[in-house]
Amino acid sequence: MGRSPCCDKNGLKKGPWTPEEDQKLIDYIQKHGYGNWRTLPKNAGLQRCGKSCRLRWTNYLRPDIKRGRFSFEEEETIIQLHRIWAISEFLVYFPLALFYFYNPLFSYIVLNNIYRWSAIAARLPGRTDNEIKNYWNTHIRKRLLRMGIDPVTHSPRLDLLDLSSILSSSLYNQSQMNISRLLGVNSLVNPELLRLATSFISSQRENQNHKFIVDHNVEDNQLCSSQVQDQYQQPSMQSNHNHMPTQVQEIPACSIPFSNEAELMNMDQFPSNFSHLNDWQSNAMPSNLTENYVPLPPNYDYYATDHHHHQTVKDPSSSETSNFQSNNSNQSFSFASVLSTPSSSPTQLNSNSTYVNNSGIEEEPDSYCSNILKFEIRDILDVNDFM
DNA sequence: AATTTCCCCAACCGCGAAGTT
DNA sequence: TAACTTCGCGGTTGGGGAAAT
Repeated sequence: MGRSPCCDKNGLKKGPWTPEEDQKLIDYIQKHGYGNWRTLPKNAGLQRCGKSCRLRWTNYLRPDIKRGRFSFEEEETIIQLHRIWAISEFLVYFPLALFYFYNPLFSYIVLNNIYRWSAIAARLPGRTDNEIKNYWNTHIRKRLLRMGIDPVTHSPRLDLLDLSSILSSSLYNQSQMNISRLLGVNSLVNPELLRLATSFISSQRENQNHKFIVDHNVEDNQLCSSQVQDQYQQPSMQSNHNHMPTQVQEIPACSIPFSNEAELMNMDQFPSNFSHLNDWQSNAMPSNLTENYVPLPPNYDYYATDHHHHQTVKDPSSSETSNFQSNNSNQSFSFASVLSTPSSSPTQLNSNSTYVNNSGIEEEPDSYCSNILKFEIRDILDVNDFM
């Protein structure tokens, strides 16, 4: 079906915002709240697309935006969360990528890597997904590459390995393929993390593999296709996460025979609830989180106006006025919240650590090198619950 | 001091999901 | 159920400042 442009482009201004425009937007949102971005610019007297207004607000004018460089803990959080996603994506796609390396499927895998910046941003109070994405692409990504780590998979870079031998050996004897050993994943990734990532293979496959299988007519290919399709064309009831344990074993030809396969595939060991998330939180995240943590006052001196006027903004989506500085109770660091809540879920971060890189040399100030290989996740965490 | 190159990040774009009629 | 709207997300771009020459 057709899709109308978000706004009439004629006569609408693009490019950098002027202070006057910003003030108009701020004034309007203070009075009327945000929402209905399509009509907002007209009502606010702005010659801007509603989308542009929304982006300007969410990425720059919002009163709870934190500015300045990322702290060590913020960077740690970004890398850790990104790695969780990367590994899970890797575990989902790599077995099939081996079979379809020269197939459009591989392009799909590469092009459709989803980093869920917004989910990461939800864990970093005052940071926007755009800011985190930029920071990743301009700083962290480069550093990982320098370290010989693929920033997409967080595993050793494939182009630095003998990929041809990997492929040939894998195709020669699929049943004996041990991907984790070939890529050294086991040595690089905490086994708990591997287990964790593996646990949401099933739910990921339903949502994503099914899509690309359909899109790329994988039925033309012989390897694995029958098993894969049988699985992915199951009724949508399989989206119920409770069904995941059996699905992993449904595609034997494509399964990953990890050295600890039995453990990896035993999804039952993951609890179905989050009653222990606080326990996990205390291990995986900075320890000084508090239930009543209140984000820092908004660093909003953009026009040196009274902060008082910028802190309370009506959120039309809520029946009552929301306050960006409201207490956030029950802020367990759950993946459910990571994935599903664009709203800020403040996590207080340590700021007293000093980074020393692998060589023992203090890193450049803006270049915290994460201890990315030491991230620990307790097995009480079930990633499926936040999908 | 002038010019070129590099880098960062605010903003834009297209897409898809969800909601509405 | 289809058509359409709205919103939010991730990828990409390009202007401008910093650094290098």
